[in-house]
Amino acid sequence: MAVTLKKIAEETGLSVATVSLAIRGKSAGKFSLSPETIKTVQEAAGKLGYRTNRLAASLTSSSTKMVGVLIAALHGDYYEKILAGIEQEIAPEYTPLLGVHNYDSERERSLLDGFMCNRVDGLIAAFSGSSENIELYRTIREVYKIPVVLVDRPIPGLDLPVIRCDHFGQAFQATQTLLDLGHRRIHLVSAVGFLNPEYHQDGYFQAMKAAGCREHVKIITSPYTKGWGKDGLRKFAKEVTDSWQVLEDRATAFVVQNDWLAYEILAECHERGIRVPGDLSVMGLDDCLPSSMVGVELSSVAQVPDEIGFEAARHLLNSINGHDDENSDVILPVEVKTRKTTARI
Amino acid sequence: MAVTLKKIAEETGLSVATVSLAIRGKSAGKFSLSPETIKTVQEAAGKLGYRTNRLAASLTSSSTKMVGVLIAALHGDYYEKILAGIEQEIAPEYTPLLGVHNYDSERERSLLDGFMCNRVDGLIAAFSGSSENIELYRTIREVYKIPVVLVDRPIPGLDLPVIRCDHFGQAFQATQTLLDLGHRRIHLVSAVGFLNPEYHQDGYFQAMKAAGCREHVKIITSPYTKGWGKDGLRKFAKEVTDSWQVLEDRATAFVVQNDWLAYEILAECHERGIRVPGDLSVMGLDDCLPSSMVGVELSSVAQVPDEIGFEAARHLLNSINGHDDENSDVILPVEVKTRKTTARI
DNA sequence: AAATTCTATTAAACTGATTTAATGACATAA
DNA sequence: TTATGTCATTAAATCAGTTTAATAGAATTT
Repeated sequence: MAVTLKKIAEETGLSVATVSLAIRGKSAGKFSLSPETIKTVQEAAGKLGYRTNRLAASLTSSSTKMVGVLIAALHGDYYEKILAGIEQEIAPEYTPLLGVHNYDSERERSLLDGFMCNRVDGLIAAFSGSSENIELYRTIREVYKIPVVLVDRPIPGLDLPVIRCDHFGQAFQATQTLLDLGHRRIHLVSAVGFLNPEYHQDGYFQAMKAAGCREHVKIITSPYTKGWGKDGLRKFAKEVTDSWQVLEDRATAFVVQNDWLAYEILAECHERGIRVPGDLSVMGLDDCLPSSMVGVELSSVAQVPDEIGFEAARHLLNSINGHDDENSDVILPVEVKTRKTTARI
Repeated sequence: MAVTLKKIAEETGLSVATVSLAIRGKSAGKFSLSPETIKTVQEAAGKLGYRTNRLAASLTSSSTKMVGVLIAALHGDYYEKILAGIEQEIAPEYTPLLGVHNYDSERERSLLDGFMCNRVDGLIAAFSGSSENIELYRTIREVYKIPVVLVDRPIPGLDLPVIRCDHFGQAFQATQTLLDLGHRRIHLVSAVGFLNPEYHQDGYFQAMKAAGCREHVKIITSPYTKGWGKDGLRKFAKEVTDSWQVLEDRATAFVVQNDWLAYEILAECHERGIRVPGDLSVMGLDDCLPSSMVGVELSSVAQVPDEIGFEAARHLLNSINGHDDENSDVILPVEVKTRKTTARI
């Protein structure tokens, strides 16, 4: 069905070996082909619409020109941008194989298995966090010798490069900004299922401690660990607002670990007539796309997911090409965006 | 480096053929293997961490279990959701190869070429619209016999199934909704680079005509065809608002072909003190994610991109498996979401 | 006991490329 | 004239599987 080297060989009366060399212009060095032969072959290839069967080529060359990209989710715009950054950087020389695990460790495993079966040249992965798969990552790296670059979070026990934004800095700067506005009772609204809660908690904690607000530190954590759909967020936002309203010495500001959750809190406040930022300042932590919109204008801490994707891809391509000098992590800077949900107390 | 059948054969003292059959459980029918052999082989495979080299397997089976996914862009949440729908449906049996053409025909060509080199089992594509590549699509379908499913828009001259939402209905219903609210001078804000302007214009036109508002039909079109970044949208929104303000018999409502452009128009109105919906009703046409948010609440016409992805994937899988009964288009219904930017005049 | 059938296994051909080593045809040098 | 060296080309091995056809041995039938 598809055109093969053999067909071109028959067509031109040359051998398969010659055709192979001629098509890839490999006449230099050890081997030489007459210009005439090269022309004949390339014309025939063009006319027949020949396209290398990369599967076959990969069998001998031990390079598939495919890269596995395993991301956590595909809603919101965070991973979308990471993905865009990766695709931009590696295509068209490399082809990304896409997998989305949605924090399901079984899915993660089978997607990684698939990548290995396809013998990808490299892997960019957002680790789901499930410890059952750590050994699999180790196998990929150490047995299959596939270069791996992680985004967002490290894998405990494995020394793999991680590309992420400065999560510590996000929380630290957000908290600091609120402190600078005169707030003292600042609470961190967090959740187990969110990304890197440790870094965020650490940044918040450090900033509060440095300001001497240690006694006001409070981390509001949700028991929900999975299925953060719109409904889950809404429910959590309700609970947060409920408990805030009944308290005597209310927090004057929230640092919310996730902009989407922050939106729900804003909506909840709106419904109950709680004025933001009059009664309560709200600061998000990841500057999702809608945050900057008229009508929303959530103060947040901007990160650059497309840069994460870009850096991860660059890092990986270097590894694939043997430039293993850069085995280190990359932590990308963040920037506070003060909009209309935060104010001086 | 990687474990091969040969290695397992050596380990177990059996032949490569036996090992191949045993691993895939192909002892039924013509061939039979003793349960003992099967057990031996599978244990050895497990212990050595064997993973089929799908490249090699694909060479003979002429099925790669890979599907090319060519999308137009990766910002906003439209294609992201399509992609999510596709991935959900086809993984993990099939692996999506991702390509983003950004309406660049050269890029589109090289990505399609790559897919063909990888001998994908099928292709889901958002056609860029550049006529230079039509022949390539024809080759893919007719020479390489690769099943193709299109999303969003058809390719002129090729009879390929298209999965899209009801673009005509979007514009028709949006216009009708405004007409029902008493509006008569309704303008369509459109742009060449946007998706399927013909359908949208048609829907708008028909609704206006049916209501006898033919003399008020006005399509405001931008000369920009590419690079619709935030800046381009902003600039266009400014122009639209400018020309609206100086007019004597202003439109009382806009149907805006793209929610992102609608947001910019809202922002522009906000700045100039034009009240929406008091002075002007604004209706979007694709219900992007932020449209429903508190503070934005743009009236729009909801579509279901994840359904598009899902349907496209289902359609493609059917084609791959030879169930070619469904060669028809799928047009998914849309739904008017009346929020706070439209009102009775 | 010979012929037949069945069972378990495998040698060998094949997929479509790449690469190594060999070959034959010339031209040049001894 | 023979030996040496280029130059262009190709046969053959290889990659890691799948599949067909063959084979050897045991079990069953006649």
